[in-house]
Amino acid sequence: MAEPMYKQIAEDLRKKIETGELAPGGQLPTELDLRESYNASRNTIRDAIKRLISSGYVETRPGQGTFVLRNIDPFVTTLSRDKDSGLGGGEGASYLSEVSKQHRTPEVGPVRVEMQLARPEIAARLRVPTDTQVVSRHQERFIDGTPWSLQTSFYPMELVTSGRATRLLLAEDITEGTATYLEGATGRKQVGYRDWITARTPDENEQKFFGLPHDSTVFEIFRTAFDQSGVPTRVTVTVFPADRNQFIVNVGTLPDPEYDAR
Amino acid sequence: MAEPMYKQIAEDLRKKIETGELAPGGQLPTELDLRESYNASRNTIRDAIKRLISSGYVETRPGQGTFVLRNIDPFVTTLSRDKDSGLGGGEGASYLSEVSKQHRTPEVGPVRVEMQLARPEIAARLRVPTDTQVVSRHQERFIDGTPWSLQTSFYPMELVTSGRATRLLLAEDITEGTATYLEGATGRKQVGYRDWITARTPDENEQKFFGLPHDSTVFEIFRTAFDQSGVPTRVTVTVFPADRNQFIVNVGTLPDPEYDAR
DNA sequence: GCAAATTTGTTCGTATGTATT
DNA sequence: CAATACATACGAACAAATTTG
Repeated sequence: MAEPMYKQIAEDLRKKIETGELAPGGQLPTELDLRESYNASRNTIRDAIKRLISSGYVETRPGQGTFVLRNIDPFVTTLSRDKDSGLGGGEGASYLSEVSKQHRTPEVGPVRVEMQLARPEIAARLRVPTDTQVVSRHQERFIDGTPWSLQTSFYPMELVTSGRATRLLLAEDITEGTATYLEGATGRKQVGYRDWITARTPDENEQKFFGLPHDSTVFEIFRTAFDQSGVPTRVTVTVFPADRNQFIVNVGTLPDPEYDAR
Repeated sequence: MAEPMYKQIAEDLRKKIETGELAPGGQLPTELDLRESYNASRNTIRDAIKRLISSGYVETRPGQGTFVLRNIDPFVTTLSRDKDSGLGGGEGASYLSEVSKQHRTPEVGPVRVEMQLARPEIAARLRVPTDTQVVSRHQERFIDGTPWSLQTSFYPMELVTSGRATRLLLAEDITEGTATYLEGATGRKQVGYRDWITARTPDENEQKFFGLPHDSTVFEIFRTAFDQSGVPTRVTVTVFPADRNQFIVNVGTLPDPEYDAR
């Protein structure tokens, strides 16, 4: 026996899921049933199920059972457009209309405004010293009622201390978009941005908000926006669960943005 | 006790790793030692270590012990440039020079050329029927000796059956870049591309090649390149382990591409 | 609304196998 | 070959969450 028993059992169950013998949303036999089917101990069955969980096939609900995960229809965020250089996809203001275009229902939570000390990742991108005070605007975002992303934008404090962009301090949406608002209020026009895409495991807050297991994966995207002088005006950090989000980057001249096969 | 013991032990060990009390590359006490330190059974200790493994903090080596993972210096791939619309980052030909720019040593394996039946994901992007024959060019790529990515490009068969781009069939590098070669050989100029970014768990091949645990994460990026008529000339699928790869997308006008803080 | 039954979660003990030194 | 350390597997008991009667 090359492969240990728990891997064989996991593989067998995986096949039954792939072939549809165990349908999405359906329930697996209980641990005690599987224990008899496979002639193994309950712990071995549990090891097999743990494998299926971390591979993203099933979930267990205490007191209920083990269930095949439904295939989530992923949401696709476009990080770059070719036409409108300037503002891009996935951001606060454009979020609502962009999601609607994909025939899905977006919602956003209230904006939470805080003064914070910039941690190194943020400070370096905003080109301010670490632990400088910055304005933080945080928002939860949902699609069709499902938690979809967490977004936090950081702005240099001088934007508000100078008295020019004080609406950043109000805990309310800036419906025309912060890029547009900042251009009118400060004359600093957003002419470009750079996205830095990473993946990591979710922290405790993110696990709770998204309902993710501790060993799942989230995308973390740092967007640094620059004004016409090449000075960063803003850093936006957005966290997306990897199981329900995908991204598109368009470069050069392209045919119409058909959302074709996945 | 709200939290179960194995989570508390994992959390305690995690803190010791975060504070540097357990240094990167260093060895944890053996399971039997930890069993005494924490007054728990060996199974409970193992549950705690499993948590640390799936959170990416440690690895176990049978017969040796449990070790704190060294922080990998991630490689950053730029998916879009503002200047040169056309060819972009992370691709076959430009790979070697691009990696060298980051003061790291790139290597590539031999090109493996195959005729394949296009699976649906590929066929839809190339706009050919599923199971149509396509040319597949596959290559392994390394940085500083570490397996870094697996890349497979798919080309419509007509490019070679028409006798115009027969070098695609040769199992050798096309040093000037396939985009340049195809333009000369067929007159089809690459004027843009679209990247589709997803994350998933690695398959068995990928686990073996990259040395990844079965529950880790890889990025999978589908790049569809288009010619001046808006027709796809190529689909390139690249798989990157998420623990050692990050991506940048540039949009609009930007200051010099300083590779600043992470 | 409560008690019982069901199902998964945690913890222990033990034995044996496999990889490395 | 022996010692060490992790991997697999079994059995058992009790806890916690949920559903059922």
